[in-house]
Amino acid sequence: MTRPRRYWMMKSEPDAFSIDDLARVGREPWNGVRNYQARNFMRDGMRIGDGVMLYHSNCKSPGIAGLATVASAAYPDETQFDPASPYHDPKATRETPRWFLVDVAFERKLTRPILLDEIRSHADALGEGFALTARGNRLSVFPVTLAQWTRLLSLEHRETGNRG
DNA sequence: GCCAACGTTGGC
DNA sequence: GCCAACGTTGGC
Repeated sequence: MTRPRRYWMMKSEPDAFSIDDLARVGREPWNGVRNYQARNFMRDGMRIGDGVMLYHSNCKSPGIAGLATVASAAYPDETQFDPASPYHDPKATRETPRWFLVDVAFERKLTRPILLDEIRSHADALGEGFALTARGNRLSVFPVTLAQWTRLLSLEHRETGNRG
């Protein structure tokens, strides 16, 4: 059975892994997510072909940098089993893995980043529940509605000093 | 580097 | 199950 395409936001620190890195490698296992809610979105919510906005966080100009697609079903994050990895989880076993990920495939870099400032200025249109601009939000993976996806992308080709 | 916000852990 | 301590996130 198929279901309609869904849309997601995934954050990454560009110093660690940026849209340019994804462009270079083409496809990447989205490892290192160690938050249960984010894990559940990947494990239970995502399907191959879903749309992904890649958001650059914890950097000089935070914002949406590019688009990707979900390229695999969820499977255990290998780094949880690796004692040498910073993502190692001593409580995870191969029999009962704790952390799951999906592969993410590069689609395109935006012609310009959609900056957090702009996203905030459109908070009304995006809705109060929009996780990215919700107060104190730290989730690194969360759903985006089709309406939010469309509105966000419409900002790509708009003047930054906008007038509504 | 600061610090507010938040999730997780662990003692009880 | 409570909650204080702690670690992390992420904008600034």
